[in-house]
Amino acid sequence: MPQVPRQDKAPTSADVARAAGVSRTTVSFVLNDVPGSGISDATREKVLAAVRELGYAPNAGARALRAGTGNLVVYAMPRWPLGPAINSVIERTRAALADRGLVLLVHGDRSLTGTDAALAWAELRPRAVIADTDRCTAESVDLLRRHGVRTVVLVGEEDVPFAPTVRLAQRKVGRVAARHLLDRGHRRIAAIVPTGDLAEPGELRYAGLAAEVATTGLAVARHDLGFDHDAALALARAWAADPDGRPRALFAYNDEFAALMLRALRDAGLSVPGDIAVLGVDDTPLCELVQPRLSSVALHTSDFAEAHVRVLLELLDRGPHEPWPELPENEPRVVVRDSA
Amino acid sequence: MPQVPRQDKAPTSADVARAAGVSRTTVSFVLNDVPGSGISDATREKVLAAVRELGYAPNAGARALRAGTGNLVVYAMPRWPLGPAINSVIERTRAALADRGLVLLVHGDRSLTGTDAALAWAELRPRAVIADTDRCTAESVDLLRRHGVRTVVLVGEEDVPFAPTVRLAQRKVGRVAARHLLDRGHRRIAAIVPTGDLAEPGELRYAGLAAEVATTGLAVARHDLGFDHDAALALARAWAADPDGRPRALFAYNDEFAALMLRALRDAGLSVPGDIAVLGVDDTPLCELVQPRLSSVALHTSDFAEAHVRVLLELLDRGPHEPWPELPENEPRVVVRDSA
DNA sequence: TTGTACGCGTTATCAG
DNA sequence: CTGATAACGCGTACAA
Repeated sequence: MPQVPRQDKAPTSADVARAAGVSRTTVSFVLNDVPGSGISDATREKVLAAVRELGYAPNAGARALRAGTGNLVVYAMPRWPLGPAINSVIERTRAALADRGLVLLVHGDRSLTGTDAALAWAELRPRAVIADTDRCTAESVDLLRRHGVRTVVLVGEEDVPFAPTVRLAQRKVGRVAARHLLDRGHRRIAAIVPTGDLAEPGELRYAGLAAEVATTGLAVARHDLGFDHDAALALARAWAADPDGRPRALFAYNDEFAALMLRALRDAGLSVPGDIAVLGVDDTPLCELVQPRLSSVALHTSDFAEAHVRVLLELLDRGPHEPWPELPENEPRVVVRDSA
Repeated sequence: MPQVPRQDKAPTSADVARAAGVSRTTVSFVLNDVPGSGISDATREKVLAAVRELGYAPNAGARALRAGTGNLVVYAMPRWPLGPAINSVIERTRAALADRGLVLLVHGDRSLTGTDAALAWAELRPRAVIADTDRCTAESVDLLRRHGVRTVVLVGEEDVPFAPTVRLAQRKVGRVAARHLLDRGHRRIAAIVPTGDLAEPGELRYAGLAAEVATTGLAVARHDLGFDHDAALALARAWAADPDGRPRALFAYNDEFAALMLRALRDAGLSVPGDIAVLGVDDTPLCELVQPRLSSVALHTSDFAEAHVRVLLELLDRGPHEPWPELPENEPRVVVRDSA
């Protein structure tokens, strides 16, 4: 146990000054490495020792109050699960920001939208905010700007005119999938659209697929499905019972749904890819583990995380009112294995 | 576009007062719903209108500075991935805290430990901190307390004497798995211990398994493995080539590793559970998707999240120096399917 | 209801 | 290097 006196109030820079036998000014100079101030190594060491002794941590709020802005960056949790990508995006962003002395805080509230969300983030007076486009209107962004947020980066399907957007286009995923299936000669194509949490991105991926398929004059059979083996099995059995109505290729929303369908199709006596081809999305490790191995549209989330961070850092350097450069967009590609 | 004048400084409560034609005191009374102050509905409405008009968001830092404590709760990202559990734990915690007007922020820095970590969290002067035991010493906790953090909840393997701990015991997972396999008559048991990020929890799960098995006088064959198909296949082939040395039951670190081994075993010509039983951990949807369907030790993370939140809320009401009650512990159970 | 005045912890300025 | 002073935005005690 540390031998410091028990006190119920946090130590202040004044406490540090007293303990070190110097002035508060000196403490501030040492802690902020102020260049022009001739602080001897001896006093500097005394101050740092006192800091350690007291367990002093500068009050971020007071500091931000004084400086007009702090070193917080708010990362608003995307409303729909980005899948495995999210962890690596957050971690890389955090590391990059830490290099600049900025602290990344993930703001978990997914229920807030528009100005409500912006107000919640603005309370923290962050230096930058990263959020998804569909929770931010022009008004939200303006609100943030007025609260001193210098950088706003949005992530989402659409490029919006009022803030830089890193595009993670879901429709494009559907289009790429469609192109792949069409190029392989498939003409009877079906799609799984998940219900529940994933409904929104499911809608987008489906829309992209359907749009691309439509350019050839064909249509897509749409099947809304929860993540449920029985429902999947019912669908597979219906296909097994009706060879003429059965699709020859299936775009599952992601690898998990694809694996679910793989299982159901096999249980219904259909073979993959013989009777029906199956295509997943995300290129997760799961692809290699199922039988047959699953072809999948890779989002290249690693590249995406990289781009994300690069953009953020570049934007941090620009002023809040300068125009922003062209931003990168995801480039989904199909990783071909056995199933499609 | 909002018609408010463009200004580069955030609106303050004084601005709101001016816009509403009232005093700053009144604004504060309205915004904080101060009971004793007789504010007419008319003025209240005027104030709220001005708030909306200006897009006013109270400065959390200043507020906390004045009040001595804010409404932030820091959730320090666990150092090892908790798997799918983490999202639900965070979301439930956030919702429960939001009901009390507290804001949950996930502090993503996994690299900090001990007092360094505590200092980083303390800068925000949060009301409560949730962190993992292995990053917190008695000194860290003391540090937080001295910085006005009223509640510290730890999550981890061990119960520690200096703070309430919600136990998510990994060794216990291994023990339960061992008991299951032993009860089924297995005597030649092997275990996969993952390398990389998951090495630490892997070590713990293995330790629990080995300890339980040791009580019967038997030993466990340990195999360190990355998540890599080739390595898994090599292991499976070695077992296929040596029937006498082959284990009859395999404890894989989690469902993903179990699925990986399932795949490798099949590729090596071994049957599951005929030649070798396989047991995963986490009871993920994956279990139903692989062939044969995977038996798995369920952590009951949903119950765990519930308990986690309940504990946190109860502790928030207690004073920082009161003793804490007995805390719940995870109760892993085996969900038996086809593989073991 | 209003205005005034203070202090929370920090940094900055400026004359010793 | 010190010491005094001011300001950031907010909440509140107090007297009107």
